[in-house]
Amino acid sequence: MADITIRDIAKAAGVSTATVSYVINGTKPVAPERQKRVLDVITKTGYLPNTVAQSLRTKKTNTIGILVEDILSFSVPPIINGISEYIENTDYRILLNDLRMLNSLYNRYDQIVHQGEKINQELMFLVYGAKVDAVIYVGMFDRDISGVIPNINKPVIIAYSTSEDEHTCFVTYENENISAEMMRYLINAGHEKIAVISGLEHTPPAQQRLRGVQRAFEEAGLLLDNHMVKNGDWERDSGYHCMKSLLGSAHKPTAVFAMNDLMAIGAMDAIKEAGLSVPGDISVVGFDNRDASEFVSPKLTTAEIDLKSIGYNAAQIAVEKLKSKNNGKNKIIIPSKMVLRETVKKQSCEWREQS
Amino acid sequence: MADITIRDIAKAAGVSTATVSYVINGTKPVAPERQKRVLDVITKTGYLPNTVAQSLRTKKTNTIGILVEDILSFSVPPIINGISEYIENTDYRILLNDLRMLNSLYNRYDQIVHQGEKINQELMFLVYGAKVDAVIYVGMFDRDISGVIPNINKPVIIAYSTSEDEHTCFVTYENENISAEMMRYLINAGHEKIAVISGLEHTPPAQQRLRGVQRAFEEAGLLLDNHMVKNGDWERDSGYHCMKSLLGSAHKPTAVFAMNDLMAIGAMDAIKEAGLSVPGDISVVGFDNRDASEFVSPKLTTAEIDLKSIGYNAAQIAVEKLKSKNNGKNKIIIPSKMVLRETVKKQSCEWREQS
DNA sequence: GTGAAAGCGCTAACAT
DNA sequence: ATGTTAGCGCTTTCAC
Repeated sequence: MADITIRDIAKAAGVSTATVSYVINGTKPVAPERQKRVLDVITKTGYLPNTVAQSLRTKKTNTIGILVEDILSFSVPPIINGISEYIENTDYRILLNDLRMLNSLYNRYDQIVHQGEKINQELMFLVYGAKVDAVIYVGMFDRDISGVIPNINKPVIIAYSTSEDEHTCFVTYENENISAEMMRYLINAGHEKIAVISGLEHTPPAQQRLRGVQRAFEEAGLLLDNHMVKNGDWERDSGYHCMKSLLGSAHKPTAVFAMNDLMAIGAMDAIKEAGLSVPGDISVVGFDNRDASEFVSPKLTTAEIDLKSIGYNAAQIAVEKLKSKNNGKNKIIIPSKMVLRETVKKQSCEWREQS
Repeated sequence: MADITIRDIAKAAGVSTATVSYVINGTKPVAPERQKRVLDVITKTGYLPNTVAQSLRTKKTNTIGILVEDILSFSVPPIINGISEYIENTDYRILLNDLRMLNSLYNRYDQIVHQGEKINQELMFLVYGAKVDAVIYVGMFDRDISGVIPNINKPVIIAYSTSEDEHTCFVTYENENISAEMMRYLINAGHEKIAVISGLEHTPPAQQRLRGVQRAFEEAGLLLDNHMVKNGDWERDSGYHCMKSLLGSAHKPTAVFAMNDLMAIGAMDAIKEAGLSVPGDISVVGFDNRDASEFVSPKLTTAEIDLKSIGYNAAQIAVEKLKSKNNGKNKIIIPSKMVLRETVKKQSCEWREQS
C-alpha cells in the first residue's frame, strides 16, 4: 500500500506513467477506456501518490504552516479548531509551530517586538525549511503586529491580531460595537452610574472597547465621568483593586463593565468582600466568555469572541490565495456577541429615585 | 535565500555536491580547510537544504504527526505544548491533525470505538499521505484504546491514554497513588466521614482513583461505607446531584473527594445551596486542576496532572524510536501532584467528640 | 490522445 | 578524502 509507485500502476494498466499522472491529476484528457483501466488498478492496489515526490516536482507542499504565539493561551485552541475544520475539506495539511511566548511575555505584550528574532527564525523554518505554501500567524493578544512578520514571498494571514500594512491579510473580531451593545444592555436595565475597568489603556482592544462605551453613553444622553473609568492590566488582581477604589469613591457605581472576564471576576471578589452582592447591589459584565465565567457565582454575563470563525476564515483566505481565487476580502472583522448570564440585574426606578 | 541549491554551494566553494552533502550531514569526514570553505559559503548565502528533496532521497520526512482527539479538550493544549518543547530541540517538525471528536462524543467516551473508521482514515492520511515518520496519538480521556489504532509500520506513541497491547507505547499519568495521597491529606486533617463522588464507574480513572481511596482508608484503619460513594458522570451537574443526595442521607460527610474539578464544583454548588459552608462545614477536593478551580470561591484544592510532561515524554520516545536508541521504557506513568488551596479545613477533635 | 524522457534537489554507493 | 553519478517518484514538455 505504501511502496507502490506510479510505474507499477502504469505497468499494470498497460499505459505510460504520464497517462497515469494525467488521470490522477486530470491534467490532460485520457481515453475513457484507458482511464477506467488505470482507475481500477489504483483502487485495486490502494495506490497513493508519493506526496514528497509530487512536492519536489511541483514546488508545492500542500502544507499550511500555523505559527501560534502560544497554544496555552485560551483563545488559540478554538482558532486552531476553526482552521482545522476548514482545512479538512481541502487537500492541505497543517504544520504546527508553537512560539511558546506565554512564559516570556506574561501580560507585557507590548514587549512582543523583542520576540522578533524568534518569530523571524521560526517563520524562516516554516517557509524555507518545511516549505509550507502559506502561513497563518495566530496571535495571543489582539494588537497591531505590523512589521513583526518579515516579508516572505508567500501568503501570510494573521489571525486574532491586525496589521496596518496595506497588503497584509488578517481576520480578527469586533470590539467597539459589542461594547456599545453591552453598555446599552446595562443602560436599558436602568443603570446610569456605570463604571468601566479598562485593560491596559494604550492597547487596541481597550481603546476600541472604550470607544464603544462612549458611543452608547452619548446615544443615551449620559455622561461618562472620568472618575468612573479605572485602568487595570487585564489580570484578575487589577480588577479587584480597581473595584476597591471604585467602592471607596464618592459615587459608587450600580454596574461595572470590566474589559475582560478575569478583571470582572476580580471585581466580583472585591464586591463580595465589601459585603455587597452581585448583581443585587452591583451588576457586572466581562468580556471573552472564558470558561471561568461559568464557574464563578453568580455566572458572569459577558461578550463572546467567535474564535472558531476567526480560524475558519483565516484558513479559507489562505487556501483561496493559494488557488488564486481570493476575492480581495483580506481584512475581516468577525462580529462578537453577548452571552447573558446572571450578573446583571434590572435597576428598579424606585431605587434610583430614592438615592 | 530560497532558490539556492546544493550545486550552487558546491560551485561557489569549489567542491562537489557530495562534499557539501558530507559537511551538512556529517556523513563523511571532510578536510578542515574545505569544510570551512563550504560552511562559509553556506552562511554567506543563507543556504538551506531543500527538505523535500532530502525526504525523497532518504525516505524520511523528519515529521511527526500528532493526531489529537480534540484540541478543545482542556488536557490537549498542554500536551501539545510539551511535545512542542521537546521537538524544538530536534530537527523534527509537527504535523497536526485534529479529529474534533468532542461534539460527536460529548462525555460518552465509551462510544469511542465507533470513531474507529475516522481514526483509521486520518492515520492513513498522516502515514501514507503526509508520510510522517512517527505519530503521537493524543487522547482526550484516560482510557484503554487497544485496537483503535491500526497497525502501521512506524512508531506510534499514545499520550493520555493507555493500551493493553504489549508492543504499544504510551505515556499517561498516575491516578491511584495521588488519590491515596489526597485521602491521607483529608484523614490527617481529622476527617473520617469522607464521601467520594466518582466519575463514570466503569472507567479506568474512576476505578484507579477509587482504589487509591480504599488503600488510604485501609491504611488508616477506616472503613469506606458504600453509602458514602456516589456515582457521577464527570459533569458538574452530577456532582451537584450526588452532593444533594449525600446531604440528605443519614450520615453527612465532613469532607468529599470528587473525582474531577467539575463535579467538585457541582458539589460546592449543592453545599452552598444547603446553606452550608466550604470548607467550614464540608471540605472538598477535586481532580485535574482545571482553570475553574482557581475561579470558584473558595479556591479548590485539587490534584494536578502533569500534562506537559506527558507530551514531552511522548515526543522524546517518538524521537528516540526514530533514532533507534529507545531504551525500552515504553510505558510511562507520570506522577501527579496535589495543589493545595482553600477548600479543606482541619476537622477539630472537639467537633468530632461533640458529634 | 499518448509516451519518452528530462529533471526537481538531494544522498550515497562506488570509484578513485 | 573527494568526486561522479544514479536515482528517489513524480510531473510535464515535447514529439508523435
